[in-house]
Amino acid sequence: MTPDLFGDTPGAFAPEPLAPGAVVLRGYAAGVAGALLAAITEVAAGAPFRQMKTPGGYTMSVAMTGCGEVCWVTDQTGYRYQAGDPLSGQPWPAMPEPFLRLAGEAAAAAGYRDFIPDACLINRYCPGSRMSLHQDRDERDFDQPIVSVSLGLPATFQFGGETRRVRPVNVPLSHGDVVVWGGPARLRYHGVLRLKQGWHPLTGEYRYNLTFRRAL
DNA sequence: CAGTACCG
DNA sequence: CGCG
Repeated sequence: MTPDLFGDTPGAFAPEPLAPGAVVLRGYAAGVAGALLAAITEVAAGAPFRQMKTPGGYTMSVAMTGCGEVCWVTDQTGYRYQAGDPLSGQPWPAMPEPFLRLAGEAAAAAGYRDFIPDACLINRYCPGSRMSLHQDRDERDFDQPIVSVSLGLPATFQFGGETRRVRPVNVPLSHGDVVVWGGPARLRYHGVLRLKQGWHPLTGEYRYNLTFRRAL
């Protein structure tokens, strides 16, 4: 069944179990992808995509920007949530309304009520970009879930365990898919395999990922 | 180790 | 040489 995103009635939607506390909502955001992509363009006009450096000194293959009260950043100093864009010193663009609504509804569909993200990290993948296995652990409250939205080119998401020793499960993700993890799955390692070349009618050669978090 | 390099 |  189709989710009634931004409508008046909460539509039924079948979450696909991934692990205890984690679900995939296939195609959940497809109907609002146009609005989400327009909002990404608007955010990027104020806070351009940039490739950040890890504490190890390497440049990430994924280009990032973000919006909300704070956004995740990395540099040679380390990882952190920051209220201002390091490039401009200005506050991050405000969280677009379609972002807030999608994140809240997807979290609810996954069983996490009253999710109000204060940070959205926007990742742009080009062919060859990847995100190695990591934990989201720079947030203050691990009771709040993570909501991850895929737009554009398909990719393979890896979902591992709480340690690196657990062999990750490969999850193919397409345009509009949403992954939500929290509770017992909140600190599980995850990543994205190297993006294959391709073309999507709405995003061209790119894949975008929106990651919603409650950071503060 | 939110990294690359290397190897099977 | 590409993939994992």
